[in-house]
Amino acid sequence: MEKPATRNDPTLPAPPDAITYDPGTVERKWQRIWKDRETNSTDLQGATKPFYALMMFPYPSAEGLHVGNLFAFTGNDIYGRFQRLMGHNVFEPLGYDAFGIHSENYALKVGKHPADLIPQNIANFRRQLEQAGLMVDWRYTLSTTHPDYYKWTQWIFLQLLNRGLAYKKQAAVNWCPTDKTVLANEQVVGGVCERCRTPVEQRSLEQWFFRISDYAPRLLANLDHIDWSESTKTAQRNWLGRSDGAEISFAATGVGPGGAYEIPVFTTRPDTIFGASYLVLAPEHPLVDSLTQPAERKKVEKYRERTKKQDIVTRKTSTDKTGVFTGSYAMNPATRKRIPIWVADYVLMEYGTGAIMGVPGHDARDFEFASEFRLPIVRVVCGEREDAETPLTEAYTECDLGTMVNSGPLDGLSVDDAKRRIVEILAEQGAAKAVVNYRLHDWCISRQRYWGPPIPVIYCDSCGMVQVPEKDLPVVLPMVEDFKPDDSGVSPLARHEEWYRVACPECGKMGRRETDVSDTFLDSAWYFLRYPSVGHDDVPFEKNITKKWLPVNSYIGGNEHAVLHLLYSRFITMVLHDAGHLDFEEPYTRFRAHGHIIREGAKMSKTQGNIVVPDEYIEAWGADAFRTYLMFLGPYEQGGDFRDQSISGTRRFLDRLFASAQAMSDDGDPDPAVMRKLHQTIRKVGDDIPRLSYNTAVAAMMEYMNVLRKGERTPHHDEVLPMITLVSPFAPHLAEELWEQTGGEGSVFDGGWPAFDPALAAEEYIELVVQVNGKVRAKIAVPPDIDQQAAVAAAMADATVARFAVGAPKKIVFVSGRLLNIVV
RNA sequence: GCGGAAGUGGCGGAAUUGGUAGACGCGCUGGACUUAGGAUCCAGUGGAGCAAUCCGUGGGGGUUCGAGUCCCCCCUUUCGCACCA
Repeated sequence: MEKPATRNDPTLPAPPDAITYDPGTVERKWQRIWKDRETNSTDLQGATKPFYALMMFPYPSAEGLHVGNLFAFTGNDIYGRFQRLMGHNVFEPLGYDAFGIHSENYALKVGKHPADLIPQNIANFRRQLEQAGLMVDWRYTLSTTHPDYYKWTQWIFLQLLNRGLAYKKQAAVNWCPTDKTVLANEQVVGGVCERCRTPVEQRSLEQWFFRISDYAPRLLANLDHIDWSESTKTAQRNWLGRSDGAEISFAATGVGPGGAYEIPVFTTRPDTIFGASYLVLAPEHPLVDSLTQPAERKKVEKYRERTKKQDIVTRKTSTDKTGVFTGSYAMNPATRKRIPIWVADYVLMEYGTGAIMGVPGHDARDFEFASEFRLPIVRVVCGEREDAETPLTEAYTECDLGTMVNSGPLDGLSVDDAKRRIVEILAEQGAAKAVVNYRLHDWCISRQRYWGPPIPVIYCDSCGMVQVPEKDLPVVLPMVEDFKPDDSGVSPLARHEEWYRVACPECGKMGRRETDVSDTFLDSAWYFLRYPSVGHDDVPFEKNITKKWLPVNSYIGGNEHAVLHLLYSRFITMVLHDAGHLDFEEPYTRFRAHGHIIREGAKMSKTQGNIVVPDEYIEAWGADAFRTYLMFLGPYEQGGDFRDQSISGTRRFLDRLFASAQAMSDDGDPDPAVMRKLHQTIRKVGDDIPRLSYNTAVAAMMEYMNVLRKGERTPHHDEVLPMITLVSPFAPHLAEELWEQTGGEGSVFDGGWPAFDPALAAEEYIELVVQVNGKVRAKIAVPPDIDQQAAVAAAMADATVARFAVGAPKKIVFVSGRLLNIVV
């Protein structure tokens, strides 16, 4: 494999010496002018055609802006600038997602305070972002760490609390022993902490949760009518994990007083109930004690202890089946037979009812379990090639062609019919009902860390848990030097009595603040609501402004947020809608996921030393060439491969445009052939940008420049001027410079998109492809509206065609304006 | 294992609905200009063949006048999810 170039590699292409313009000078000039003239400021109140172009805000890392950030922002900026040229009032804000473990860990590592580091990082980011030439309205920037912002993050928490959507419970949580904090399920990847790769442990702590699972049906249903990337919708659907099935009650005899229990189980295959030969409870199931016979008690207790200690990695990744028999039995309501009740850790308490019916014949996991413990395996479904007696060597899980057997009243039915029928039958006895389950768990939002918004509640000995009144918000995160997390399971804030000791807002007695802070994902779940209302310090989002600017028209971001941020922000928006604060319930009308950039075929990483540092490329080639190259190197929604050598091509393209603008004259008339290509290009670029096909838009402009420069001729004004606007979303500085040079008023971005004239774009002659028996034999120049008869005549005049098309044609296929196929 | 996306020249990638495969760019080859060229400009560039022509979009079948595109089987890469009943 080719050795990836390092950033200090001497083979890094040097900028051309014989440049025709100096991007450094031009870009600095226009960045200054944009600031002076407030070119990028949007009149939020007065806008008549508002268009909100949102990009995912970055975490301001100490390393500075990553090329991935710039790829994302540039893609959004081009879209925003294009919408402005189409006559919209475009609002393109950008802020910083600066709270969270990432910042805090970095601060701990370098021995500084995050409150000191973040402003430095933000200043550096701002410098880099301005260099990149983004059309950002910096008057409306925000940082999630600013009390003016997180005051409202806390307010949102209270809205959920008021609506019963925030609750506290003792929970087995994912605990990262390195970061010393609780992680959301989403932050545990393959059993390890997504941040530091440490295996995650199970711990039982008091945690705050949001009832996002209550919203699962709506979160799922709405996906059908929002304009989002399909890949993102699919990821959300999978994450929500809807399962249609049934809850079936099994009557059991246990050991307690009375001794009779009902064990509800969830299954998506109620049709297989005649094959249910045992029940399994999760080790944490509340009925385990009551169902364990004295003789088995010791064994069961031991097993439960073991699974309790077991870390999530082992529990969730091991496929070895373990379990113990409780000594008790339940009755299968379909077969009326007695079946044993087991406890096993392959059944999870969090999903369904925490209990299952074991159908080893038709579930791979149950098959393994039954094989291990010699439980009966019964066939109740057979495919086309089996019958009721065919032995099972593995679980038969196919449904499509299955027919029921050994199933009493269900025999002969298809799987789907049997599913419905058995639920009807059992429902009559009150033993079953159809239910829908979701994989989505409630959102654990508390963090035992320092660098986040304190959760705004106070605990009082007399009044219990009391909300911090709205007038007392924000609960300001105190500036403390000692913020290192420890192993105690409580936040570092719990070590600062001077902060957490506070009078109860209800009774005035001394109480204690909640010392946990909230998840960073809560900060980012509503930031888009805040941007247009920055400056309105008395409300989270001002009513009229919000009505005018939201929901977001276009949101572009990474698909790594397909299930975290994008789901949480939808949830928070729905809650605020239900609480009457918003009149829409989906935050982003359109969302597109961009791809990711790799470098010379390999993932960029610090250890490999193949990180693309934007500053270096902007310095060497100019922001315009860099932007254009990023958009050209691959399809935007797929990402692409950054090749150092290739950037020279886009730079050459811009130089040539500059040179043509210097050379052009208004003598005589424009060349009709060039004008034809120009108008085809206007149409192509205008079609490509809205669908984010930036690479082909750039290619089309390059093609046009090749046509324009063909031959020794002086380009005409009319051939060059529209090109300045076409390129402007990609290369805004150069476009402004040329716009000014060629007598344009104000900003090129207020000059409108060039008008497309179909008459000028129409071809005088087209190249008709002539095939004989489906093979291309000639290409002939004909008028575009030629009819079949004339086309055949013209084709037969071609020597090659005549040579192959001998005899009477069997069939003629004529696609007007495109192709003629003579079949002989 | 389940789900998504994708396999096209030396390389990154084009090819809105089945209709010229390889646009555009990099690289490479030759030339011009030049003290010089890693600048700029011009020409060429999928493979084989002197040519006519033939072969070519991961592999194998199929549908069609015509398949990179549609259908079936297989292989590979990649990204999610993963004991979710």
